[in-house]
Amino acid sequence: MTSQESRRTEILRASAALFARQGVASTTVRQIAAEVGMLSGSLFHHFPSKDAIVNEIVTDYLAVLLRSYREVMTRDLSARGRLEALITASLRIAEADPHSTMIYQNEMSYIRDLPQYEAVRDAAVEVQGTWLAVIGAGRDDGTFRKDIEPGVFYRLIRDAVWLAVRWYRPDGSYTVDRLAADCASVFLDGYAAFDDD
Amino acid sequence: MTSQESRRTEILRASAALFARQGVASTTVRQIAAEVGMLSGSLFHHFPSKDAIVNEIVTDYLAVLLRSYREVMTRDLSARGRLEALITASLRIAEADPHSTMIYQNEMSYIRDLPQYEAVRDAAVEVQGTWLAVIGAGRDDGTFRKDIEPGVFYRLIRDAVWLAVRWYRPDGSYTVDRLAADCASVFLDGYAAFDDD
DNA sequence: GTCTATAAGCTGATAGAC
DNA sequence: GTCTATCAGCTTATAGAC
Repeated sequence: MTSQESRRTEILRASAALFARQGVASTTVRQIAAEVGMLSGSLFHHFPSKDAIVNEIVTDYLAVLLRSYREVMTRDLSARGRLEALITASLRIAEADPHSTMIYQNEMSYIRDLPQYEAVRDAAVEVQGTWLAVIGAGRDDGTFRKDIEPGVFYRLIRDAVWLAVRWYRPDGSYTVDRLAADCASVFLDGYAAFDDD
Repeated sequence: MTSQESRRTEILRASAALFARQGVASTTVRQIAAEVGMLSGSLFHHFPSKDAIVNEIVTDYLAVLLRSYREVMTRDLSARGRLEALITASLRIAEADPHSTMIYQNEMSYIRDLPQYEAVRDAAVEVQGTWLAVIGAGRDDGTFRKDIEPGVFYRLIRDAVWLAVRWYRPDGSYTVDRLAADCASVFLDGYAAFDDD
């Protein structure tokens, strides 16, 4: 079992890297097989289809993401603290698994046509619900503005945060936690100079 | 000439819609041909290759975008006014041509491999340069914060603005200009409630 | 668990009739 | 300018030897 599991994991890892770099549709099973040192036919001993590989990458990814969001929601935090925690959690996951993050962000049209899309959709609904619950709570207690639709704010911050996976590269002098802090500060306080500057 | 031009335009429009919806790699020349009511072989009377269609869509799109950005830069505006104008111009273009916008935002890995990528890259450099010049000017004159890297702020606002094309749908009660105003307000003033609320 | 060999179908693109 | 017919190559996936 152990060697089979590790071979499966190797395939998932290599596939995710290729899918992220050149897109799922443009990646062939021959490329994946070559990357792990086998021929394409042998891949089908480990996975029933190419789509099954995509599905497992996305499903595993969303499970990790949801576990992290749920943990944030158990903490005793203010609305602002929660929003900052969601940003930090998201960016840490993007840093830890950039390939899966890119696949999930860039290949929704491919994912939507997978046979097991239902489970993905359920997870996506919970992810979105988490953000909206935090934004709604802050709006209700006066922390956040009421003149901007929560749905609009959610989409702005979601896209800015998740697409950081396209450009952010871990760097000793600019850590992911620093990026998260900057991100939270821009979205909550704004980029305009403070009055006391 | 006129009928040939309009046929070319039909093909470009149908291709852009398909490319935006299902991705370039997953769209076949047979689908494009069927959409405009011809057989796939006939397409090659109008374009030498599928990639030539992609290239023309992206090149035309960037030409329109650059013309709009250049016009903004001729206006007499403050740094904040310029940034707002860039956001408005971008969102209006995304509204007017959502398919090309989505292709440019989602298919960079495909575009990067096109033979005529040089021209695209040159335009992309000018686009980024415009945003960074406006941000830099506002930073120098004290309008914008100095404790956050301009490059970080640029990427956050770029991704939030351009990915609106994925979710924004024109609506009488929420116009693109209103979205632009909300976007500018969130990024410059922040989503935290104002003190005088 | 991997390889060989191959099926069955789709892909972008071409040549020539009309 | 479009259609017919087709090519050569590539795709995912399968069956059976080792």
